[in-house]
Amino acid sequence: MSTLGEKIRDLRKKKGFTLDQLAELSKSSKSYVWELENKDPPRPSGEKLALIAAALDVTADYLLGAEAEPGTAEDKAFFRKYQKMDAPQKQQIREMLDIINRTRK
Amino acid sequence: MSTLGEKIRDLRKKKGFTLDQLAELSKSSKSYVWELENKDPPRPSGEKLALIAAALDVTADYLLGAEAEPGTAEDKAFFRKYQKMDAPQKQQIREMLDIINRTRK
DNA sequence: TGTCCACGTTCGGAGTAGCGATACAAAAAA
DNA sequence: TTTTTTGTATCGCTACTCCGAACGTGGACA
Repeated sequence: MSTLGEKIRDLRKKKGFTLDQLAELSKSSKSYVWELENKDPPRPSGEKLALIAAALDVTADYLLGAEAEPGTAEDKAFFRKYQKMDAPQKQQIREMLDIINRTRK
Repeated sequence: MSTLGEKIRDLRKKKGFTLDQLAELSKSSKSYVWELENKDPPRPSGEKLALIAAALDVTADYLLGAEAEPGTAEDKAFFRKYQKMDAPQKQQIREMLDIINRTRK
């Protein structure tokens, strides 16, 4: 079980973000993002946590350790993004999924 | 779209908790729980948020407004289909969604 | 070798999260 | 009625969030 700081760093590296980039995406300062990754224990506000989770495409619940698998968090984050799309784009995605399933079947 | 305070109060009432009870369940003080429900705007830490979400049987993401209310049947059906796919196909779909969002932006 | 420079690290400080104490009004229970 | 439980509201305090602005440091070019 990894800490919040480790989760943030791992996800940031995986996405190839620098501290500055993640700071900008999450409307934080570079120094603060660094503190979250390195200081013990990091205790960000719910707001910051939500922004960082969104920037890293995971749920706040995953960062908080309230969620089991990274795969599950990834799926939920995907679904969240999907839900925010407009209806026509949603349908596009749905059709693409059907196509993939058809060729795979 | 309701505020964090309204969500907490509604969920608390629905479960029949008093302020003191929710405070105890979420390891907070009664005065602070009241502030979360009534002060504008409440800015709880991620920790507190997770504890309160757990006490109220919801996700922190829901309280943060990052998780939508029970969506349409169409969306849920789509998500169920998606979850049944294998990892590589899931990633394909995720990448396609990113592409659509990127070109729309 | 040198000097950029992108990136990570560190620090001081303003503002605030969160608590315990306290007080009082409504409501409910007795 | 009186008593007890809930909700509302404020105060002072400590510890921490979060920022800006420095400072260090390795690597990429000549």
